Amino acid sequence: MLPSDSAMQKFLERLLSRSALDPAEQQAILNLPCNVLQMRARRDIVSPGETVSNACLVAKGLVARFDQMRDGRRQIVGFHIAGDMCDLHSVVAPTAGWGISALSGATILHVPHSALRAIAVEFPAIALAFWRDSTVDASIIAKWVGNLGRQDARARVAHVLCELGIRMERAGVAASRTCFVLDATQEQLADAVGLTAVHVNRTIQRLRRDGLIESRGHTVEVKDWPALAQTAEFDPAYLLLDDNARWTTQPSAIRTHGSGQ
Amino acid sequence: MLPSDSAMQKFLERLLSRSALDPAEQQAILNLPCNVLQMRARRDIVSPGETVSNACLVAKGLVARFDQMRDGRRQIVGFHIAGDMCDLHSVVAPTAGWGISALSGATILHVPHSALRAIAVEFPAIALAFWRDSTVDASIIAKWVGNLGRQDARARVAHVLCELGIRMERAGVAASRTCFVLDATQEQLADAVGLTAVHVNRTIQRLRRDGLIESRGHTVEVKDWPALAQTAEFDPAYLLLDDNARWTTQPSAIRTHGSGQ
DNA sequence: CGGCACATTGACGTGCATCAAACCGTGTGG
DNA sequence: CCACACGGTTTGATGCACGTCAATGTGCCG
Repeated sequence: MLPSDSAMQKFLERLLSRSALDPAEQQAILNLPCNVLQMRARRDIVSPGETVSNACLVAKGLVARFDQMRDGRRQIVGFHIAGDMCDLHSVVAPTAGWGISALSGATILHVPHSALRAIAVEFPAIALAFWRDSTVDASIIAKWVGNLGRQDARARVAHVLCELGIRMERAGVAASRTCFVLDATQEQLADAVGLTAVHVNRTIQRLRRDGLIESRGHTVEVKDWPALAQTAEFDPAYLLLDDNARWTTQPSAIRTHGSGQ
Repeated sequence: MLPSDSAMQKFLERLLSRSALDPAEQQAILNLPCNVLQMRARRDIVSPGETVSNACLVAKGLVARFDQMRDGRRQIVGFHIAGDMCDLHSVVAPTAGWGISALSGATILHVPHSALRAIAVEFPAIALAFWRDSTVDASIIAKWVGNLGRQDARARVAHVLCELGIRMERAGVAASRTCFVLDATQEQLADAVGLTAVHVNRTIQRLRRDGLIESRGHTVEVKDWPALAQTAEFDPAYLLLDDNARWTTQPSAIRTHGSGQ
């Protein structure tokens, strides 16, 4: 199996974890054309403001979407791991202000917008699956707004660790949420949580001293998940990974509770 | 014309400003069923964590999506004005962690998910238009992350003012970006920019003293737009309102530049 | 062994939070 | 027509979380 096939398979699994697709639809995903791209650490994959005609599927490594200020300072807006199509939304919005950067060495698959759009038009279920997948990313970003706006340094760092633990476990990138490789420098982490590298350092040390985590090199080990989740006010609902909420194109039969109507 | 018709018309116009739809598709939007709902100021339209089966179209008033912390403190994640379907994404993600609240008195149309999903499945162009519309909201939220993480109080407040000015002008809610009604208290504004009401107050006073804005009651008048945009580092690109970027379902003929392939 | 990127530590400054009081406009009831 | 209450704005005093700057430590790689 080619590495590109395996990555597309992971992307399909990510979609299937939230949307039901029939065999033909699944095959359409797997048949997507792509170019493999090797990125060194700290290289920008997409520059801020660029108009792109491909989406980027992460096959390996840690990738971040970021916003850049006039003075060059960066704010990371989201992390992406293997199996994430990190700018799937670029299919419907190819010119945006953000950039995408490889934090670690990374393997990227470029998938043409035209191909993605073609299968979205041909298969309504795929269009909804893409929309839903984009919505998950948006939900994560929304949670980050709350994290940045209303939480202190300790909670912010804890929250990012919880999120990445869960997501890596889910994607099969890490064995468990309590032990994973976080291939980012403290400066990059600082760019994600809206702090300085110095303060992130002190915050991590405090989490270590309090027995919540340990870390050697880039490996993070969560020693006390409940406590970490507690200080982060972490509730995984926003990641939309509840298997019971998996959807077909006509979900009215599945869940009909709620307030309205 | 019923008020509900006029609101649906505004929603259609918002979609059309970014996506081309043929007459049948436009009619499908206008035929969407809905219930009118009057909300008093400070009432929650959707509670955090609720599962909904209707999307909320804002017909009048100012509405906010928010995240809530354990201690009850809130972080507003986005503002919505007339013509915005403020939780269109709920069609593909009906259970989410956030809530929606009316900041001012507001008129809301409840549109059943089932109806929205039905026309998205029937008309691929509508599915893409919905996805694109959601992406605009996501892009705004992403910009807020940068705003909260890397800008000081002055820039944050200025940025929100610029954004709302442009959006209200665009939606026909305000005559111009430099003069609009912002029906929110300073405390609500504080919840949006991640500050306290006291500090927002002092920040606004500074913007006034520096001659960037004036405000009487809830009316904001921008006296020096370039200066305000400058301090906010405001670049409207993220709002995706460039008319040249308006899209059909098969846009390959329209723009094919960019980096990839 | 030297160089380099990153982690760590310390001293000091500041932007914003916090708390508390006064002020102001508006609606309400006597 | 005044007394009052109430939500919102404004002001001041004080404290702390985090930023800034600068030095030192540490592991990795050539």
